Amino acid sequence: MSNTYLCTAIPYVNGNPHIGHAMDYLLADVYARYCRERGDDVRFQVGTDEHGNKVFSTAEKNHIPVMEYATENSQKFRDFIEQLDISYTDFIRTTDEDHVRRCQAIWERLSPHIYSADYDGWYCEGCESFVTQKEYDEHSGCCPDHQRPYIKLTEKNYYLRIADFKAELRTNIENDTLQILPEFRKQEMLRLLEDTPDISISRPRKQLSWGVPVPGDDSQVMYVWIDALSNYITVLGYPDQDISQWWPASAQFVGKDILRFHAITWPAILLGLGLPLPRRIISHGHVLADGQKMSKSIGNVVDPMAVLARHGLEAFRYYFLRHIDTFTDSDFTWDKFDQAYTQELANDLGNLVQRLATLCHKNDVHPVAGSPDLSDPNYTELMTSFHFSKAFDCVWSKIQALNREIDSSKPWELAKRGETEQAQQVLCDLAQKLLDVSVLLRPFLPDTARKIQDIFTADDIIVPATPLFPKP
RNA sequence: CGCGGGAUAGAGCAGCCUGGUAGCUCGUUUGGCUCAUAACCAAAAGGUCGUUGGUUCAAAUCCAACUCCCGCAACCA
Repeated sequence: MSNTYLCTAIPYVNGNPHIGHAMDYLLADVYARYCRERGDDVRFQVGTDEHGNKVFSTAEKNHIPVMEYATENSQKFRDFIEQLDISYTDFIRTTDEDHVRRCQAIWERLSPHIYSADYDGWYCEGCESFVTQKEYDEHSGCCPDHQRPYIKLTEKNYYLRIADFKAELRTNIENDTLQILPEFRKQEMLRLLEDTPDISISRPRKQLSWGVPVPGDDSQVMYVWIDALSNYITVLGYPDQDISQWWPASAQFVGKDILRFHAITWPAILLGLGLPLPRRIISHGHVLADGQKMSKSIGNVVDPMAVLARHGLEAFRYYFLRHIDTFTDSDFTWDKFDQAYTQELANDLGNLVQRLATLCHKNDVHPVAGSPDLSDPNYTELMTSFHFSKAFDCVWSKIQALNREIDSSKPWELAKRGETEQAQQVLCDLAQKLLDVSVLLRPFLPDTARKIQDIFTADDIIVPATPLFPKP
């Protein structure tokens, strides 16, 4: 029995749960369930990132105490995770007292690699934020929102000296001590690493009040990096407790948009702390809406709640785990979703369960639940290399093969000819195979797998009154 | 010259690294079956593999140039 620790990115709570968040959770959940199936002890972290100006100002705008607002929104994510039946074990909030205290301890441990410097740039007093030189040029030196010129402002920031870790980090990524999946992202990160400057990790308190105070400097508050990224270890108790039983994480699951922070900033922090790097980071693609990037301005954002409501959780998990490729961008459309439900879940699997249950029932078959055969090398290879959508394909081809096998063995003909024992033997065999498949299905569709087990391991096989995936 | 991905049947994709009869899913057409959610099974039709040139006995596959899409860079996961 081995320990497996899995991490997901913690979403910023100034917004509602998005379909992209669901991808983090689903991928981690599949792997968590697979590892448990295999006998591992699994710890599985999720959580919310709650500090920062956006949360603060939204709360103010709505006249809600900021902590109350953060709690309310954090709860939305927690509910979302529950709705997806994610088998997490730890939920962390960056506003947790323990996290804040541990974060400060981490900062202190990193102090040999931290220095302060002045940051100067163009600043809009209306927005209360800096703009890039490019934005400055585009707007001809004048803020379009506030109609006032940008001013040159200098402020003190603390910086993390990334340069201290570049060489070691490059080696670790190159030799897969820190494995970045998929491979093409690894190459991307190696190139990016070369150009990464030192990172600003604090803001003056007057700029950013809602955050973790920098220890030893009341005028400064931590910017997102150390605060948010360190959650992966503070949730385990670092540095108060020995985390070596769980750390390094077996896998961290992130969207491609935040891979750079997890592949460069986060490992730099770990190296600074003298901690091992996560074994691997899995970067998944984005879900596109009909081939286009989802965007609030285009107005094509697909609400995960609406998807859940359409055909239920199992269909949700099915689509996003099988038809959204684990590593690259893939498309979601309502048509494709409906089609997947009808033709694959209902016709392939639902109907298979229904017809086989009926045949078993009519022929008085009592399958013996033997030990399932999990030794499919293809499936194992795909699961352990994190090609979940392909592993799911592999499971599905077994389901389709069972439908073919029923057709070719024609148990109903055997029954008609009075060859009862023959029919029972064939059906018993088929039912056993379906039970085997259902075990492989568990990480993906836990509820469906359980239903199949319940039906075919019962003393008397009863045909379900409503099929597994009823058609509208 | 910023970095990267892609262009293959009506749609969505695999094959390309390690050249040698072009494959999968859906859709379409036809047939079979009747255990099942009008579900299931089988077969057929359908492609000059983005363009042009090169290497080779042989190129979707290797090389060069070009055209067109898309992502990242730029706090919408």
